[in-house]
Amino acid sequence: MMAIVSDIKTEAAPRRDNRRPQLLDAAARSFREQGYAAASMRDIAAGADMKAGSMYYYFASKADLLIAVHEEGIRRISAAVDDAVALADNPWARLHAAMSAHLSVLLDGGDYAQVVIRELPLDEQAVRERLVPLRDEYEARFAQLFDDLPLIDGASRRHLRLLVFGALNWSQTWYRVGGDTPAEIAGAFLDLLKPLAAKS
Amino acid sequence: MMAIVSDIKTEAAPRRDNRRPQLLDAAARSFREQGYAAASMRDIAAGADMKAGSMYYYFASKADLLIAVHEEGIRRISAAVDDAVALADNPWARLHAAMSAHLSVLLDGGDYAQVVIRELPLDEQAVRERLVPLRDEYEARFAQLFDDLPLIDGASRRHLRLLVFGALNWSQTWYRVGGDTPAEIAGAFLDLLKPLAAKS
DNA sequence: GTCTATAGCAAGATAGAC
DNA sequence: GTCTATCTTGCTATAGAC
Repeated sequence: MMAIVSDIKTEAAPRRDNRRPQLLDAAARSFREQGYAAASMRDIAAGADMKAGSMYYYFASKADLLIAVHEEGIRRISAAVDDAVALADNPWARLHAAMSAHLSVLLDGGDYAQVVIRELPLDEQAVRERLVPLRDEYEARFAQLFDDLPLIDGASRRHLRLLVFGALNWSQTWYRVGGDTPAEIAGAFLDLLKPLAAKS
Repeated sequence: MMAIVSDIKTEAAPRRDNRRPQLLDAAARSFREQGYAAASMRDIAAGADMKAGSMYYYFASKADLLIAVHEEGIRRISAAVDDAVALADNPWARLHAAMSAHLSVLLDGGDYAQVVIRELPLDEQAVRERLVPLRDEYEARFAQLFDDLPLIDGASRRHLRLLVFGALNWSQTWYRVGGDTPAEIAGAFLDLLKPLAAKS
C-alpha cells in the first residue's frame, strides 16, 4: 500500500527542467545571429519568453550556456554523421556520406552546429578548455575515414583531410540557400579528388 | 618675402595624424586577440599608450576602427599576393605563389590579415556592407588564377576555388608555428590537385 | 520556477580644460 | 592632440518576494 502511494506521487511530480530546451534553443539562435560576446542574456531569455533573472535557475552563467550549446551541437552532428556513414559500404562512399551529413547539419541544420563551428571565445581560457576536446572527438571520425581511403602512393592523407575538412567548414561563409545542395557540394569536392584513388 | 615666411611655416608645421598607425596596430592586435565585440576602446588606447578619450580624435567610432583595420589588412595581403604572382611564369606556379603568399600573411604576417579573415561582425549591417566588397575584390584575384588553369574536362573551376580557398582560410584554426611552413602547406594542397592538370 | 528590482560594473562616446 | 571627468547605456549576476 505505501509503495503504491509512493509510486503515484513520483509519477505525478511535475517534470523538472521543463523549459531548459527552449532556453538552449534561444541561446543557440542568439549566439549564431550575434556571436557569443555580443549576445545578451536578456535577449536569450526573451527568446524563450522568459525574464533574464529566471534563466539562472537553469544555467549558472553565460559561459555555461555556450558550453551546453556546444555539447548539444556536437551530439547532433555526430549522430547525423554516424548514421550516414553506417549506410555506406566502401571507403569513398563513407567519406561522401560523412561530408554530406556534416554539410547538411552545418548549412541547413539550424543554429547549434553553426555555433559549434564558429564560436570559440578567444579570451576565456576556461571555456576553450571545455570546448576544444568536444571538437577534437568529433573530428577524429573524419581522420579515420581519410585513413581508410585507398590512395595512390605519395598522397598525404593528413593534408587531404585538412583540405577537405577546412573547405567544408568554410562553406558557411559562401553557402546560400537555393544554390548547390550540401550533397552536391560534397560530391563536387570529392570529384576533384577522385583521381587520387588507387587503381584497384 | 611673405611667400617665404609662409613656406617656412608650412614646412615647420608638425605632421598630422602622427599616432594613427600605432593606434591601428593596437586595434588590430586587440581585435585579433579578443574578437571585435569583446575588445574595448580602453584596451586599444592603452596598447598605443593613449587614453581612451584621445583616440576619438583619429577615429569616430569602434566600427570605423574595424573598417580601417580591414582596409589596411586587405592592402597588405593584396600587395603580397600580387608581388608573388608577378614572379611566376605559368598558371600553376602563379596559383602556388598566390597560395603561399596568402598563407604567409595570414599565418605569420601579424594581426591585420587575421582580423580580415576572422572578424565580420554578425550584427552591424552597415559595417558588413563596407567590408564585404573589400574581401570580394581581393578574392577576385584567386578566381582569375583558377580560371587560367589548364584542367582536364569536367573539373569544376568554381568548386576547385571554393575547396582551395576555404582550406587556406580555415588553416588559421589548426596552424601551429613549428609545423609545416606556409609554402609547404600550399605545395601539399596543390600536389593533391595536380592530377587535374590537362595533359599538354 | 518565475518574477521584479537592483547591485555592481564596464562599455562607447562626449565635453571641455590645457 | 591629449588629458580628465563624466554621461548614458547596457551588461552579468544576485536577492528576495511570490
